[in-house]
Amino acid sequence: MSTKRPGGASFQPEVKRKRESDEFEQCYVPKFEKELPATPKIDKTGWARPAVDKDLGITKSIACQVLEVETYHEDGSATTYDRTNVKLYGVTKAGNSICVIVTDYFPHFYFQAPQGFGVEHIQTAQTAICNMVASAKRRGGSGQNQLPGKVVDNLVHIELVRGENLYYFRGADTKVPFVKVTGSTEALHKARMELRNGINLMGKGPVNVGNLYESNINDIVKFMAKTNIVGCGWIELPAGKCQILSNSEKSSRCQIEVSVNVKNLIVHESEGEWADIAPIRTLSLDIECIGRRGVFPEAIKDPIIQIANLVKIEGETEPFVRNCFVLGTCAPVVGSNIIQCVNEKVLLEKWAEFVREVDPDIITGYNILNFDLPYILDRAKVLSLPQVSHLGRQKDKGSVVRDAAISSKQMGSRVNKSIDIHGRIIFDVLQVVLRDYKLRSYTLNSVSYQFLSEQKEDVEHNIIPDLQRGDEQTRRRLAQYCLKDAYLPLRLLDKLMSIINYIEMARVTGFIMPMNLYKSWLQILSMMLRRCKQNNFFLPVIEVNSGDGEGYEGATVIDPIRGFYNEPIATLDFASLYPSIMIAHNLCYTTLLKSPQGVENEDYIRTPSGQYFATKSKRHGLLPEILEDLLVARKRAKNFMKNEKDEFKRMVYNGRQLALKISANSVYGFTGAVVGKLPCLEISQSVTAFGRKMIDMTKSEVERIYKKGALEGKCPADAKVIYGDTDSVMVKFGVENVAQAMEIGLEAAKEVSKIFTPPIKLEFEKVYFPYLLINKKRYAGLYFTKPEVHDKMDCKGLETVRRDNCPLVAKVLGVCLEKLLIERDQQSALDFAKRTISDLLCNKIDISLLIISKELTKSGDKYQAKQAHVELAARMKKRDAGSAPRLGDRVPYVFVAAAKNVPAYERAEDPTFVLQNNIPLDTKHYLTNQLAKPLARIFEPILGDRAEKILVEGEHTRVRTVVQSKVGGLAAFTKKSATCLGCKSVLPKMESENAVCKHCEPKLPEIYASRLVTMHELENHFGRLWTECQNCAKTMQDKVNCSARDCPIYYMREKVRNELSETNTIMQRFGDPCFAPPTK
DNA sequence: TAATGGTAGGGGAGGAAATTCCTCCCCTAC
DNA sequence: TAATGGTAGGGGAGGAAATTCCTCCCCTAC
Repeated sequence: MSTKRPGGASFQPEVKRKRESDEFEQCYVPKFEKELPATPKIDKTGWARPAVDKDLGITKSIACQVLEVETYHEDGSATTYDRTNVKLYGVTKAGNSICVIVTDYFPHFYFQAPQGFGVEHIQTAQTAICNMVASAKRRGGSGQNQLPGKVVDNLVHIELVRGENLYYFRGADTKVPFVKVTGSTEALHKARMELRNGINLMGKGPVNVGNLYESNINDIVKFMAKTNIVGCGWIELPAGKCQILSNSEKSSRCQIEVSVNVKNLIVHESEGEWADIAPIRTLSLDIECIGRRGVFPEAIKDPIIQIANLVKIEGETEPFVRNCFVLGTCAPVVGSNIIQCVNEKVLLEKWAEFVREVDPDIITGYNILNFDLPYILDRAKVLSLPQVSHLGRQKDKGSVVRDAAISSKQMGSRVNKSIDIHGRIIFDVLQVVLRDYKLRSYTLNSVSYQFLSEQKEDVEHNIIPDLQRGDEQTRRRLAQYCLKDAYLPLRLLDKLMSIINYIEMARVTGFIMPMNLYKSWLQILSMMLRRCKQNNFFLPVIEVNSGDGEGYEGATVIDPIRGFYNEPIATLDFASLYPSIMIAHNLCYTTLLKSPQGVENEDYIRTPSGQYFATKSKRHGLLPEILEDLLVARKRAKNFMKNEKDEFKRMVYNGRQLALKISANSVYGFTGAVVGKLPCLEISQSVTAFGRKMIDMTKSEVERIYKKGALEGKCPADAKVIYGDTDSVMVKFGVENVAQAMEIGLEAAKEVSKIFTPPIKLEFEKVYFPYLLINKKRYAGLYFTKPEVHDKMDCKGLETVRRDNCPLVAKVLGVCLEKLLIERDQQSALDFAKRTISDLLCNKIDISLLIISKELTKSGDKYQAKQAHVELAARMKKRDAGSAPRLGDRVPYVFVAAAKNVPAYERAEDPTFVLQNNIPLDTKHYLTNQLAKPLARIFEPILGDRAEKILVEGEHTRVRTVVQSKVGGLAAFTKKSATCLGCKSVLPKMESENAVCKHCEPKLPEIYASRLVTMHELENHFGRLWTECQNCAKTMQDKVNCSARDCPIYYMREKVRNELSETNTIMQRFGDPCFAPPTK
């Protein structure tokens, strides 16, 4: 390693020097007034949407797919009253954008009619509530001290309806009178507050109306359930029954704006013709900004220099608009339209005009939600360009950025931005990937590699200023990166089928494509509400009693009989366990009994956890109905999948059936969520209790029936359940081959299913052979679904599938398992493990394999215990706050060498920083703390207790390259003296410039030659890596600027570059031949 | 406060607590 | 500065080191 680098102290001043030059760099953005005109030339081909058919709405009905829904308040006047209106944004079949204003819809809530309340009291009650709300409104003091009488009289309306509280069964038909209160959202909110104090409903003094129903449900969900509109579904406005607004009347920028009475809306089921998808326009964008050196760009100071845009129509393969707005001159890019702008103001204004003209339905990109869009809007504010924030379809409303802290147990915590671009959906690919896939890294580069097997050139923000200040060619390169960064998100959406999958999900659950992907519970609520509407059940407002709530008991995990099974192990599973329990036992809010009434098993059942539910003959529960529908839909999707020949479409159906399964499973989660809208622990407890009982029964039943000699002697030994978790049991039948295991497995599934209530069904799914059972929730095995050949190697819970270790561990473990399970060669597995350990100790393992990453799950001060990734994130924040990991990000780190007893959290370091400063890694730590235990665990069933010893202390660990930290400790004070390149003896001070000592002088040519060979090898290696990177970046002439943190080649390239420059300094000690140092 | 599927469970790291080991010192036997 | 018998060995005190136990944290299985 380097002998020239004096160590830690040296790079500190360097950083400081950079900071001092900030002032200069910040000011220096080249000007282009001489080269470019004030208004850029723009080719607008293809921007506009198709022209609108003039007959629409007059003689032809208008059909459109609803993509976005928003509600807004409209103040009343002397002639009209307050209302909450709804706007639907969508696209017609012809590809026209449309805004539908739905009139005469009013949100509502209910309360149970008090004793003696009848039709005759409606007028009194209405007046009472209206007055109450009116005075609350006046108190609110929004300048509305004088409310027109028309407004006051119509603040709320009241009617009597019959219905029932969703919770509890009180008899077969117990619909009772409820008071339905409708009005604007604002009025309802005030009414709700006032009703708490009681009200003079019947003219006989204040009455307490008790619990309110549905007053806490999202307006949009309520509206859609009421009108039966589903997200991304089609609606039709009959000709003559809607009113087309002229351009001057329009409030929106949509091509068509139409107002329609809620009664005249026709809603279509998403089937047949109406299962289609309209020509939706998707805009993908990416911006580049010029930053100061070493600091992440900040919108307050650093200008935007480029915005790349691609526009695509859903269903088509290639974008029809590709352009890039650039600041300054820029050489043309083939296939793309470069728009050269004289300054940033022009760039932003022209870009905003472009967005309004292209009128996209969906805006996508990578991390646009938290970076690109807020940056643009912030810049617009800094430069005072109000027009730039008008990106949405509302003429009078600009877009505003807000911070939205979100947290859920499922997704973790995160601080996101929230942006309203009225009428357009922000569909950030990063958010989609974060939600749907568990990855080690979520950089665009790593995600593209994962799904598209394609890398991109990752330009560090440090290099951008140089490119911008160069000439039109360097700016062209920048434009190319920028375009690529806008293109990849589109490709990802295509590949992952995200848009189509989300559309399907919206159609299944009824809720619009979730703007906020975290709120998946709204989808279940939407399904519930719809079903309740049909049956006149009302959802009560549940008070959330936070915190101290006790949990409930979950599923059983059978104690595993650990070991390596070199025989087939059959697996029996319950299909959709929790949903089928709810269906089978009719578990629902509406069937829950407070106390048992009638005859057990006929009128009610008692669940193993001691709750009572009415039987199906008394009332069919809503949850079971919803679940049955979902399961039927899933079966259908699975059938499509089976019959589909096209590999890709099969994946879509697979995705759909998985989505349906997830929906079905989350119904159970919904009932167990105490901080939710509709918690019902009685249901969730009963479900898990049934589950526990069933898995116990399955275990004993299998072991009882399949004794030695059963099935006409087909069973060679007593069956033994060796493990099981929640809904599955692993059975050892003692048979010899997979086919036999399958035969008995199938038979057993059929036989044991008989003891359960349909649709609960035990299924035979797969055979593991061999099977390595390490612990609860941790096992591996070869997965057979057909007798001949295995489908795959299945690993559960092992380090190979976990993201909190380094890739080296996953890789070595994976290979060893393959050798053990597939090749069944223990020796070769052991040899491989030893070889890797030896490589690791000799420092031959690439740093990219040693990067560990963990998620920052809470904000820094909330951590009680010290954690490596948390401490590192704090340190990185001090270096450059802009690029440091934030809440919810994964923090990558490596362990660097340090003195003994330094805790791990002080040794964790940013891999890029390590590479740039050439800090040695602590390979021993990787061996003892990362590799040793996992390897020992898989070898232990085979080698016994000595496994760990063999691995960690064997002969292969003798040779190691000892590296010393050059950063801290004593190393800063020691000076390494030069050694002879031949015999490594220390050279006397005066000879330290020489290559060799006096002894070796005769051998000088020989030594020189061998060094030269090493150097050539390094040069060749570097050359190959360089070419690789050029291929990836698709530039043959230019310098590679890539610094992709997830790309192994980048790390290799940097490492070789370092080695090369070291070798080079050594070569210089030989004297005459001089090599130019490699350029960085 | 406000927010918003569930519980079970392995395993690593940090740190407190309990335990073991080592050294020093005092005292007594002889 | 002035000074005075020795060695072997038990056992307590103090403190370092190793070990155990508990909690926090992350991530996964279902």
